[in-house]
Amino acid sequence: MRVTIKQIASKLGVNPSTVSRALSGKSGVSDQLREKIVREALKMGYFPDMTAMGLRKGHTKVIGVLIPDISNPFFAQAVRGMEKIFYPMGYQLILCSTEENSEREAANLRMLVSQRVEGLLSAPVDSGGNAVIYRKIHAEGIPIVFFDRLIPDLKLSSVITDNEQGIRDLMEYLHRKGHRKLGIINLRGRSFTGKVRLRSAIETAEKLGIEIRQEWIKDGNSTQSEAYEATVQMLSLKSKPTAIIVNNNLMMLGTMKALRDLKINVPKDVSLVGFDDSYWNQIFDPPISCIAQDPEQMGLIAATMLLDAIFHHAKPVQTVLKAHFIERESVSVIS
Amino acid sequence: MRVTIKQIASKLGVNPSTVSRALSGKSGVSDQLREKIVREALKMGYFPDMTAMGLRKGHTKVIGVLIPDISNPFFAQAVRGMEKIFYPMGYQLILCSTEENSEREAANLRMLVSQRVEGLLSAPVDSGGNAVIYRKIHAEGIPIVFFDRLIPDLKLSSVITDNEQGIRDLMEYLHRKGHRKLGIINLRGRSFTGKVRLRSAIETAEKLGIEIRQEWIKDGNSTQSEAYEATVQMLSLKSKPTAIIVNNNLMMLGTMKALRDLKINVPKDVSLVGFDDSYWNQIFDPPISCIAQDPEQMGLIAATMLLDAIFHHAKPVQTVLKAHFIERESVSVIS
DNA sequence: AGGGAATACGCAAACGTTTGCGAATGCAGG
DNA sequence: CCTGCATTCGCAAACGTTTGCGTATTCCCT
Repeated sequence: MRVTIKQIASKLGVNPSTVSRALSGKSGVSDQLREKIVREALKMGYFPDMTAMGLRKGHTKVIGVLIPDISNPFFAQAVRGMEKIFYPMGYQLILCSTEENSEREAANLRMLVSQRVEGLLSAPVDSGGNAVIYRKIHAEGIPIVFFDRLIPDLKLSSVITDNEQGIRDLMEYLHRKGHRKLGIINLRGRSFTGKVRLRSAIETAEKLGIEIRQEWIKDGNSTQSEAYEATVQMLSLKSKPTAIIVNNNLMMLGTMKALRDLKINVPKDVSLVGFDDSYWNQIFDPPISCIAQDPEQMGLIAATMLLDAIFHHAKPVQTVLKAHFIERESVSVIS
Repeated sequence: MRVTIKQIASKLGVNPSTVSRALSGKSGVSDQLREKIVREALKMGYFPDMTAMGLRKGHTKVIGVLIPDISNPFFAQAVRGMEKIFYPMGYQLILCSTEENSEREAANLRMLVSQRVEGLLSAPVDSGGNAVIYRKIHAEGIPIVFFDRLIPDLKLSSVITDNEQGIRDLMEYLHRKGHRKLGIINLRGRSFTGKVRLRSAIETAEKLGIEIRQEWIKDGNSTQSEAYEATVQMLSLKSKPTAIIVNNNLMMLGTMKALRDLKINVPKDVSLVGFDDSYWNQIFDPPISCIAQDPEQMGLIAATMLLDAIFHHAKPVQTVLKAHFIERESVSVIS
């Protein structure tokens, strides 16, 4: 059925080992014979068998990638950055979408080590949950790089954006514009980014003298619909904040839709800023001021770090990326 | 280093074959011994080696997925649909982003068969280019399902949307609203969808008596920037169309941005419709009328078909999905 | 021409599984 | 008690590669 090295060898009357050496460019075979072998392999339509190679050599040329949600452009673009690094190196990416589900993440992890991945790129769903599995995998000698999110307990490699700084920039901007009452639409659950951004906001509010009432803090999963609900609830309160910060790109869609349906004008009736700058922020009416991350760059860096760990057994490194603020037209001035 | 079946066997003083049978739930091992083996495997932290299994058994539990651009939510959502089918079955997805590049597609294909994928899900970049490779892979016994795009020469399985009908719905709607001069922003190159949608538009224009001047047909790759340029060019002509149809979701972003920068009001100055309904169409101001596809559903169906081909050696099937028109507020009435 | 080194190739084991087959044991029926 | 069958387990080969080692051939140098 499938053409193997043995078949090529017997067809040419040589030993499989010679064919292997010829095809893999190793020395120890005459140029003349090598050429004949290569030609025959081409003619017979030989495809090397990576599973056999992996078994024998111990590396599979496969990298495992774990993301919470592939339909979120943020993660999709991160994967794109990884592809940019790994494709030229002949590596393949096994992509697993954990759907923000810890057990599913665990199952995926087990599968990936079963597939003998050479390394792992992961945005863990939970900032604590699967620590034991990650630790065990790392102990097995499989390098791991976290991106966007991490598990604080584990001192593994990671590349994340400076969430604290991002939130601070956002809030200082709002403060300068005169806003003192802030609402937050946040990512629910125990995800790293959700927790860190909320905590930073509360701390910064303290420092700047901005009020964040408990009822102004709403959360939801990373979808339009729950953000829509959260926004409606927040803006149906008797006393409302003057500005809202939306901590997730997809949730911004739901918030925008809610504001439109409620006929609430941005920025006249309420000001709006977001964390993360996906495709749509700049096209909205009005364009949304926000903290921009560069997910592709993040993926690229994570991939580079992983390669370093695979090839040079580099020690774990924690990288923090600067986020930069983009001013658009979604914030009003309060005097 | 890595714990194997042999290690478990020697630790328990039994034969590897017995361990294998015990762990894989095969009969021929006493309940008592089986339990002891399972417990020991758990304790030692055994992970089955899929590469070895694949080598011996001939199937790897891995599916290859080829998409032109992962950062396009359309394809990302399609992959999500596939995940929904394959995850419960214990299959892993190797994802390759071809970046609309034929040679890269070919390289990825070779890699995937080297990885011994059990099946292939592909949205080919070119409606002709790599036909020979696909044919060869299919001849090797690896089932293939095309989605979103296909290669007409190959009578393989496929699931696409009814592009002709979609374009027709769009144009009949515009025609009813009184529009007789139409511009088109199209996907450049030899991609299936780009070609089919353009051809359908021209044919339909003929039938309905709608004018599409050559200079009103602009194209670009699937990005904001080129669509921006195309839009600017089209609308700087002395005689402009009254309506524009944008045949790609990402290009819609560029067109919207251009229209805003040019201070051209939609739908007062020009009407706008799109093919495909990504996150943003309904949030724009005004919300964009368009033909909606369901990429997740498409991926789901493609995956199901592939499973059918893998398990039941199903014959190739061509599936065509209906697209449905969503009326919003981006088209004016011309009397 | 003879000696030594370099080159070219074959042999066989190994990677971690699975599986057909055979052997040993247990048990029931006659 | 013996036969026959079912159960439980071990043995070894196989999947497609790679690679250390051994051997035969060639080549160069003196």
